[in-house]
Amino acid sequence: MWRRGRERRRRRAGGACVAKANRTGETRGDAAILLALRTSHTVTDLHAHLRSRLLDAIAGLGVERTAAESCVRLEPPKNRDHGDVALPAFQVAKLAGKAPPALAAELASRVTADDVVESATAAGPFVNFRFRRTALARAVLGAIQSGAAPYGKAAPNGQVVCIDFSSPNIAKPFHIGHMRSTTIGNALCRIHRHVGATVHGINHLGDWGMPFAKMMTAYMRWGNEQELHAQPMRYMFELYKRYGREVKENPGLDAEAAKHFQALESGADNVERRMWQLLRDESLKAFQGPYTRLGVTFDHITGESFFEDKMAGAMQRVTASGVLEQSEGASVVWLKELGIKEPCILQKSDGTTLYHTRDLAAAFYRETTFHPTRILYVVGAEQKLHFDQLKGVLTKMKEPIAAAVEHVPFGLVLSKTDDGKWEKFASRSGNAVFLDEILDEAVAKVRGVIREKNPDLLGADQVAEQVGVSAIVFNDLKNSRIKDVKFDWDSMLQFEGETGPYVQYACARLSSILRKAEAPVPAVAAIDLELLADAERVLLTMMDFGTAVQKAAEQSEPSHVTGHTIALAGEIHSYLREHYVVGQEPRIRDARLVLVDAARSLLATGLGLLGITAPDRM
RNA sequence: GCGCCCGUAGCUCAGUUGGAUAGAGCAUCGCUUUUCUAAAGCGGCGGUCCCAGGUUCGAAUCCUGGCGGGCGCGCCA
Repeated sequence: MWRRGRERRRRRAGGACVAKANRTGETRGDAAILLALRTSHTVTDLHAHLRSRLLDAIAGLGVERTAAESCVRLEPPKNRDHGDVALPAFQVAKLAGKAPPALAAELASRVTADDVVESATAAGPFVNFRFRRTALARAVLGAIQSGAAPYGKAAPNGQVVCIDFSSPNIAKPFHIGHMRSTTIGNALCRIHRHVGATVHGINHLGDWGMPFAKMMTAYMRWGNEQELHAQPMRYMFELYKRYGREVKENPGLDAEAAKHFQALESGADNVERRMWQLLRDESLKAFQGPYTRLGVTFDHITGESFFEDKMAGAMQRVTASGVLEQSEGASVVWLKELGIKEPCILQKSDGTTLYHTRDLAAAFYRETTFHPTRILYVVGAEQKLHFDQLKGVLTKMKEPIAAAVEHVPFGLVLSKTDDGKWEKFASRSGNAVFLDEILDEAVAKVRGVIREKNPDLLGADQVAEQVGVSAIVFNDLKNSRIKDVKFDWDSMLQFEGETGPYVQYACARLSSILRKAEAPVPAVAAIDLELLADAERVLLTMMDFGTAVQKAAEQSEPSHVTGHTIALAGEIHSYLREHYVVGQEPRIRDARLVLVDAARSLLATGLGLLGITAPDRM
């Protein structure tokens, strides 16, 4: 990482490759849905109910029910005016041996209105359905108000998910480049917990290996403890940069570092060991700052050093499996039969271990300790080969845990050059932008906006912190993670449109209404649901929440959740424009209070899944 | 050279395992504040979905071949 002036830090970076739905997650089985439906008195899952009705109708046409199951895919119509959900009838028509439009018409007539379904209309080869507005409101608002899944946390789903994220290199500044793994991993932890998984959030700290040895070497040559304690992060960054400069003049430094690493790996209680402890402690303390601000917590902080004494066992296991070979003095595993040309090196010719070895040991450890169904590695896309190799070695060893290993790649953070092109961030002249500085800048800007728009706000500094940090985090989670993040101060500090502050603002407005209503939020059962017929767009958007979260969990893609919060905030903003709450006659006010409260609650839940808090005022 | 990824409006991006007229935000041009926060809402403008073939009743989506950009490729992580 120090060579060629390029910064390569452990487990971060990115590239541009996609892991597009390359894994299948757990989806609720139809049987489970139908069971839930039968055992409850009020219909809370409108889609499941409709699906069941449709399958009955199709069976009535003489089509094999099991065959029909996979063909009944309800989807939102392109144009909302068509209906709430639609069934493209092409596949069912093929099964029934009829022309799609004819079949659509037949299905539309067979799915008669009931408590839930208001109408079924054929439109060419599509059947458009409309739910009764009261059923829609009752199902959605009732579930949100009672905290039922998917709006609230789901019952245990049997999955155990290890999420390896953040994993910064000790002895280096926590800068913008470390943010992506941290925010994405944090969101995935929260999302998986929400859908019922047992989650182990793991910080696989880079506290071992050559990069660390280089820092140690720099510190032993030029460091002093006072300065280290005074400003650990910055001071270590200075040492890091100095090593980078001096190694160009004196290439022998690398050999010195290698020697120190061997001494450290020997396990003896020596000066290297004490140095390691000191630098590790200081770094961890320093990392806590950004972690606290970002709302990040870990269940386990087991860095590479944690696996130091598990390396020999891992190597034995590989050897015993018979896949290990010698090549140019090193111990490697060839993976050509798995389509990977590059061998995976597990032990260098000097006997020391590598990144792969430690990840292998970690996989074994996690297997026996946690029994995970999935192990997610939230690491930049540029390390795809590494994880392909890791999974490859486990596969070749016929280890069942191989199936659980999933790389969750993400794109680079890019900065704009003077001539307007985008390039890899912070690679020039060792100039890193510290994450804290970015957060501070955003918070300061927010503070200014508050001064201007809401000068009397109490606790403005705390709110500014919440809103400023959300702008940065939200921006990071807004798009598909594989996309590069264009780091641009102007757009980063923009709080209008699809941003964190926009969603928070919707929450604040809703909270404000609840405060000023001078009436408590009634129970769903106590209001006249007919009065919410004008809120159908809001309600239909709310109903999409479960799908969004489920997809986010399955595809390791927090942006599905981010997108839903934007959509819901937009709908509620529009609704509020024309529908007042305060000052309305009690029956209308009460009905709208339930809606407003549910919207606020669901927005806060969505933001919470992203690690973002929602202030009541801003 | 080989492998992987990306390419949709001026910019940044959505587009659900192939489905109806390809959607948002920013920018730009208008409009909206005598009631709950204008960090908002409503409307206008803006498209060769990189190109060419193929599969299909139907392709931005799947396949093949190009073009452009990014990332990676034995003892770093």
